[in-house]
Amino acid sequence: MEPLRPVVLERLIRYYRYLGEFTARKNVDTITSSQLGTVLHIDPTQVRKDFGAIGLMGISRVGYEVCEVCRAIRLVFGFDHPYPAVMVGAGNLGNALLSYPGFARYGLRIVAAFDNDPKKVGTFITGVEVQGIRSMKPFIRKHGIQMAILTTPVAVSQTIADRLVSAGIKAIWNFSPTRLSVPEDVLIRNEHISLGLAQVAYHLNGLREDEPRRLAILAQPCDEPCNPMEK
Amino acid sequence: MEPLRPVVLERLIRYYRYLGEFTARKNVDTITSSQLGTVLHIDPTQVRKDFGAIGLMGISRVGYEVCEVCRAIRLVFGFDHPYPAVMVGAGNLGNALLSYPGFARYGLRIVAAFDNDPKKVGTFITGVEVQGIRSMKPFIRKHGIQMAILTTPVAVSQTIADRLVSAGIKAIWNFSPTRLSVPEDVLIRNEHISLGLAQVAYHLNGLREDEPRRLAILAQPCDEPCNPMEK
DNA sequence: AAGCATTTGTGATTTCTATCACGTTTTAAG
DNA sequence: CTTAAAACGTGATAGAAATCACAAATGCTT
Ligand SMILES: NC(=O)c1ccc[n+]([C@@H]2O[C@H](COP(=O)([O-])OP(=O)(O)OC[C@H]3O[C@@H](n4cnc5c(N)ncnc54)[C@H](O)[C@@H]3O)[C@@H](O)[C@H]2O)c1
Ligand SMILES: NC(=O)c1ccc[n+]([C@@H]2O[C@H](COP(=O)([O-])OP(=O)(O)OC[C@H]3O[C@@H](n4cnc5c(N)ncnc54)[C@H](O)[C@@H]3O)[C@@H](O)[C@H]2O)c1
Repeated sequence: MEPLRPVVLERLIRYYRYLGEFTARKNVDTITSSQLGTVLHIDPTQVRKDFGAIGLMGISRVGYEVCEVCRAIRLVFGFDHPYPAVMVGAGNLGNALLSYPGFARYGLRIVAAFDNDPKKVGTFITGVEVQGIRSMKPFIRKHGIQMAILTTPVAVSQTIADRLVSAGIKAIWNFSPTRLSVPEDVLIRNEHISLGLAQVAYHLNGLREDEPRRLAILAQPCDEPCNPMEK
Repeated sequence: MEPLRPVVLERLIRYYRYLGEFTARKNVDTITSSQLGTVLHIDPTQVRKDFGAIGLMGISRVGYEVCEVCRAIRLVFGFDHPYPAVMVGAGNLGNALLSYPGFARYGLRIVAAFDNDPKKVGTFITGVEVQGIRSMKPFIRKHGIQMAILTTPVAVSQTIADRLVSAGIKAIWNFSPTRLSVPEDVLIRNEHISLGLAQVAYHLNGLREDEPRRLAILAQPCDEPCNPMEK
């Protein structure tokens, strides 16, 4: 089977998430593509195509077995084959992610955290000890960890990423708002949260049809740093 | 001007973010579409089209003025016209977001936080007082707030969303992994973090071409809850 | 048992997005 | 001054993604 496109993976997760709530509420064990489509605002044809892409067969006049769908999705993503990961940067965001139990459902198991702040080293966050950054590479090597979660300041993220790669990491879930350069065989998934904020900002008070306003502002001379950097 | 498509907004933010780092490092005040394209892995033509879409004109043989580009983007998104927002749910994630200064760059100003946990009410998080959930509606009304950030457990998010809408909120930046139902004129931007995790999981140990394994697993009877819900 | 309504699965079509190709403009060098 | 190289702007083209349209299958009703 050829790899599934990201846009398909995204919809599969939406189905999966909804079916979790669905089965919790209703007492039904099948669902039709139109039902799913209606509630998720996805074309029913699309739902069927997506299900077809992961080998699911529906039943005419009935729909799909919820349980079978969920299991197929878990299988496709490998959620039932948990993978260990390390967290780098035990700051505000790192803490929040570490203490969130919801990720276990997607197979994630955070087995260690690393930080270079002496005040943080040695503390425990929901059962995970924060270790010094020096221990990172040996730990990853020793346990054959493939995945890292990166929540360090932008300034050091690339350096850390290089070290992660040299330690053998194959996938980085990156929360720092910067683009990391890594070898081709390493997957970077950027979780650039402020991007979502920007879309909201555009909706709330972005420009629409008042050209004059823009031109007026752009005409002003550009005194200084127009674009303060995110850290 | 017709509204910009989300995919364009996303690229604009990527340009904006890179230019922030770029100007911090280099001492140049212009950049070409190919330079930007190379570093961000975007086709140069695409860069020019995007810039054209927000009314930017480049200079042949020279490129675009970095400062002008940044200001145009700030203008399009309205980053220089800050908007107040309230945070609902001052838990782990809410705390992290509240204490993150980086959002100010995108015009966001979090002016209040609300929670229903008596232990949290009255505490301060980076200068913002956590208030009881009862105060939410009057506060939003009184100050004419349009935006809310939602970091409550899934179980209560819809209820809170309803209350936010009835208080006059026009945009919700939602971090709880559920789909909210709101009137058409209210914008929901979902930041479903675990979606990114799923993509990493797929890369690391998702199915590729071993059909037999899937079929074997799917053939098993479906004893019980195949899909535990995210909270 | 027959007929009808509903739902799946998929080829055809449309719509949206990204890339190509090329004319035009501008700078720099000979 | 002329010419060449580099960059922009944009119409044409290719490629992806979503939607449509309809045959085939199935369950329900009478
Ligand atoms: N907090 C948020 O809500 C939020 C939102 C969007 C993006 N981010 C991004 O996430 C990252 C972390 O944000 P945060 O709010 O948690 O910041 P933070 O300062 O609270 O945490 C950063 C942590 O990284 C550690 N660190 C710094 N240098 C290090 C090094 N060389 N090696 C190991 N650890 C090091 C620090 O000790 C600190 O604990 C930043 O890049 C930020 O831009 C955060
Ligand atoms: N922490 C993470 O890393 C993370 C990651 C992905 C998604 N999320 C989602 O973000 C949300 C919050 O996560 P969290 O880790 O901060 O959880 P949390 O339990 O730490 O915080 C939730 C907060 O909401 C408050 N709350 C509960 N019911 C409320 C109500 N009716 N009115 C007002 N406040 C109420 C609680 O008192 C608590 O402070 C959840 O939906 C979670 O699924 C969190």
